[in-house]
Parts: sequence; structure tokens; C-alpha cells
Amino acid sequence: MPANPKDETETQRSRRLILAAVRAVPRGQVAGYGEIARRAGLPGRARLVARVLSTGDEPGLPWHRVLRSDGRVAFPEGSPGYDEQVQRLRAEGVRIEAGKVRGQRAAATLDEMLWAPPEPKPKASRPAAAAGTRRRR
DNA sequence: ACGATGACAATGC
DNA sequence: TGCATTGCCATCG
Repeated sequence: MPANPKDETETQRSRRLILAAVRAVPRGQVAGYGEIARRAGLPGRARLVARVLSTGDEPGLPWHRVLRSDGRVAFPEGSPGYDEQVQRLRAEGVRIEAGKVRGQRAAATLDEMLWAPPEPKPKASRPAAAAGTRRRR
């Protein structure tokens, strides 16, 4: 480790800030890449966040709580990383359907996260159960 | 030095 | 919703 914080390069500093931001995401919560970047004081560096996570070191880092801004998992559906992430999130009680988080889009800001609007829209009940949609039992 | 790549995002149609 | 475009920036060949 740098004997002196002064020896730290810009890249290293960014990395450190990003890791801290990711660790700050509470269990059962999710955040977007761009969001993490902003919280880390690096607005516009979503891609950098992705790169840092892709490195995959840092044991114990809750990388699975980081999603795309639209609430979808960043990995291609079906890939090992995808399955892994979905599983971890579900283990924390996060609802996921069709590859995207339900009931809690990656909060754009901490405020939004705290405001936590109850539910965007329960959408009433399914139009239907129209004949033929019955599921097997 | 240069172009391609990538766990992305915001904007426009 | 979906697709294209542009911005970003560290790495890599």
C-alpha cells in the first residue's frame, strides 16, 4: 500500500471512492452504475464503476446490488454472472422479474430512496386469466 | 500514438 | 418500449 496517500494515482483514488460507494449500498437495496459514480463524487463515470466491478477482486463487496439505471441486471440474461447476481439479490429479498427489479428501480438519488414511494402502481389485477393463461399445477 | 472495447447513461425519435 | 447517437474513460493490442 502506498506509504504515502500522496503517492496514490487518480485512478486508484477513483477506484477507492467507487468501492466505498458500493459498500454503502444497504442490504436489500439496489443502485445504478451512474448513481454509484455520483455518490462517489465521480459524476459521469458509470463506465468506470462497471470496470472496477468487472475486476472482481475486493471480497465481500456487494457488487450484486449494482444494476443498470433501468433496473435491469447488467449481465446478459442466462450468463453465469447474471444467474449469480439474481440469486444473490433474491436472497436479500429483492424481487426480480424478467431480469429486472420490481418495486424499487435503482434509485436516482438518496432522497428518492428515502422517499420510497410505496408502490408505483399495483397495476390492479391481471386483466385476466383469460382462457388459456392458466398455469399448470 | 490510435482505434476498439466495455457489468453504462442521458437524450432524442 | 426500442433503437440510434453521443459522452465518458481506463485498458488493450
